[in-house]
Amino acid sequence: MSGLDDKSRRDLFRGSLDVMVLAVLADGKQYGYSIQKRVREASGQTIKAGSLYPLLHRLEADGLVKATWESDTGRDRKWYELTAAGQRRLKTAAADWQAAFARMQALVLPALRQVTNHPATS
Amino acid sequence: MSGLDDKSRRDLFRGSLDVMVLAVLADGKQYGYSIQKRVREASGQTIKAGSLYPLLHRLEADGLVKATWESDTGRDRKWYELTAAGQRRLKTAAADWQAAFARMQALVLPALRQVTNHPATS
DNA sequence: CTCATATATATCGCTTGAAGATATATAAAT
DNA sequence: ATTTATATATCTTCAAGCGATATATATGAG
Repeated sequence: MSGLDDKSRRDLFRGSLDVMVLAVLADGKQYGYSIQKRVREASGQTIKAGSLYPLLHRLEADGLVKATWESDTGRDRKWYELTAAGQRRLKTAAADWQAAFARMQALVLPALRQVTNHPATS
Repeated sequence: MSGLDDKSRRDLFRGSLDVMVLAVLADGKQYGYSIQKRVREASGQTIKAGSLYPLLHRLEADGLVKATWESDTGRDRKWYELTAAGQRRLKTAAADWQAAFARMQALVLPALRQVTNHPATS
């Protein structure tokens, strides 16, 4: 019944995290917690806080996002937005991400047809 | 110029390894070294021997593959083939793998369109 | 009014595991 | 004869994810 094991699922997710976070920021400012929620809703996987904030700090250090403390309600939040470099990176990274998947898919899909058409006798 | 960073690429690959190895075995017996080559050719990524053999042993321990020592040429090789359980696993794991990607893609693609249509001014 | 839960950000350190290094051995090529 | 490719396997180091933890405000229930 179990399909993909948890470890594989997490690795797959982890390898897509940068791209997904950049993608979430593509339509405007977001703060950490909201990014976490949006990624969880979209992917079904949770970025743990212990991974999210270091990741965000890394993107900031790399100049891909810019952060500012602001409060829209009474509450202070750290808002992140894409820099021009971040937008460029999103384009190239997303394209690479797609391409990497496409190559692997070209290996997996025919094999899947194979076992589907020739089921095990026992 | 750099798209997806190496770490993400490796994580992505690692999370797809089980599925790819099962996929390679879908059209018949293969031995470790040939599996390694086929995955490399298909994906452009190399499974290191230090990862491949432990992985193969794990699949064997899980009853997904069956291994036998045989020599077709003068040389002894350990041949792996899918068990019925392995074929079933390939089906569910490949489906899950696909689905996981589709979900993430649904987040990434619209964002990509977003930045492509509204390029940075600077 | 209090307690639990959700929101919100951040860091530290344990544990896990990928893969580099290494070992061993045969076939092929130069 | 020496190097390179083939072939399998293990050990151990090193990095890093994320569980645990800390801190603080907002909200909803009882």
